[in-house]
Amino acid sequence: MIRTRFAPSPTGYLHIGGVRTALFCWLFARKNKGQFILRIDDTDQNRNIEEALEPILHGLQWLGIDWDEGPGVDGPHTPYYQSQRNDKYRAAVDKLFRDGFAYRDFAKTEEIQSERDAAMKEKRTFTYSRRWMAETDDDAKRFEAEGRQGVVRLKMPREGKLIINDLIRGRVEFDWANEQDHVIQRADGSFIYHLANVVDDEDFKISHVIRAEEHLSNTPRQIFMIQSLGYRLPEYAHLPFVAEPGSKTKLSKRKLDKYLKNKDFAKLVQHGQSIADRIGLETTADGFNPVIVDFYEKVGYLPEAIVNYLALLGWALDDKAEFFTLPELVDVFSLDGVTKGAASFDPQKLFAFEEKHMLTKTIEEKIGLCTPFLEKAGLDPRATDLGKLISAAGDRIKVAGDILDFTDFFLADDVFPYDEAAFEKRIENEPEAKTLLELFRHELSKQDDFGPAALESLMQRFMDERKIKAPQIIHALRVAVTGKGVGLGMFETLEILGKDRVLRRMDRTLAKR
RNA sequence: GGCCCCUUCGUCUAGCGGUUAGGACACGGCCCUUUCAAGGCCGCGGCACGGGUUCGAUUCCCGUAGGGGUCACCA
Repeated sequence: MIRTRFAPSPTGYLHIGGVRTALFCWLFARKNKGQFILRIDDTDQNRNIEEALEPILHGLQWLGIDWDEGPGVDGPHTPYYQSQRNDKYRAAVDKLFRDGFAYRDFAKTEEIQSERDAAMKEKRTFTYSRRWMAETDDDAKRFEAEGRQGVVRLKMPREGKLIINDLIRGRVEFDWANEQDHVIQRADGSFIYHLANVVDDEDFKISHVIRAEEHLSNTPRQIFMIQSLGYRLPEYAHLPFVAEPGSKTKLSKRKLDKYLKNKDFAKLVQHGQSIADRIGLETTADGFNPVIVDFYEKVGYLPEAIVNYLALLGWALDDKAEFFTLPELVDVFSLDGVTKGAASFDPQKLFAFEEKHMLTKTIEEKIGLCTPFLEKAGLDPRATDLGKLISAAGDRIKVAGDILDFTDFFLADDVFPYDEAAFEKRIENEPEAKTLLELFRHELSKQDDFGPAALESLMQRFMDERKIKAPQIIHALRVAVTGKGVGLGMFETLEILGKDRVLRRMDRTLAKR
């Protein structure tokens, strides 16, 4: 049975790179009819775990990544919180200690650090001298009498090689002598992640450890523990990490300021910001950052677009296929397709996937997606025919929040601001514009059928009679009824507004100046 | 600095000894067109470098360079 796991820390946010890792773990499990487990790595945190966990669980759910065991669903290996598994870790440390694979150490942090500094200065690998290692209880007492505090360290081998056959990286070789006597239990008795990780993976019967590349150099010490404890070795697959836009440095949520200097990234944020502003969303909080998944949900991205984009960041099926839904990915996913190099986060490509996925949505689906945004913006979705509006907006709605670009139609009093540049260009500086508008207004006032087709033939007749071309009247008309130079299709716009409002708006425009 | 990893268009990638080095996003142009989108067509643009191995290297090996990760009583 293939079992993979994703092990987030309750930090309060779901990092886009973390999601990618979770997605690959999940896809691998689902593809192979295995199980996906969610474990909470909270060995170091102790406050507000539930609160800090909520956005993470929610984000995964939003994306369609479900788990067979873990918070909310529980399972046969409960608890799934590391903070509740101390008895297991204690037993493991005892065993390591008993079998001579760990020792009590009484070095002070500064002492270790100065040995480390010396090694670096001499350009050689740091190896702890074990000067404060307590080999006997007497040693321990003596150190304690000096006021020292003890930790438990791994007694790593000092010779030989370790060979890891990584599913993605292939054969990776480490010299044991370069590995360090890492702490596994702190002076206060609490346990370090690596120990907990190894114990839990064994306990949860994890068959494949799929994680980001930064853990590759942690692997030897973990394998040492696995071997020392007599556990069976899982398969390893170290994924390349998600990098900053235009760089190979690991993407970090703390470097928002830096990423904002990237034009495309800034555009992504600004677009989101404009939507956030209109729905009164607080954007100073940690979550409003494209590095964090919340961002996309808040402004109305489709989860399937995020998933599709992320799946292709460091994985490919072949030289053609790019568009995938989650079930399709489950069908074709394989670790063989994972690339080795870090993949830069590209806001433009993400947005392209969003567009493509939005294109597949029906009007009904889009109504469902857009309605919450209207409500959050304080607009009444029933104030107009939303289906017609969305249909007219067509593919201009890239994310659900974009519906707010077209909500001028909801303004009841027909008093809208004019885009002055458009007004000048299309009306003021067009000698015939006002006359034509006047004449066309007259035609419209006699028109009862305000359907797009009827309006179009009316317009056609109007143009034929006066021997004018569409641009001569349509641009002016658009500015006259919307105040803007760009917008939806003209006839759809007229239909949605309805006769009364169209005439009123034209009157207002004709009276301007 | 030690150890480890990585390196094909600007970006994501296909390639697994012989290809006009393919696709996608972006970019540029053209077409369509009532604006804006969308769509269609065309174009621009790449194997980091140096040695081998081989009849033949983007592909295999070794160096070099560059990039990155990691060296916590964080996870």
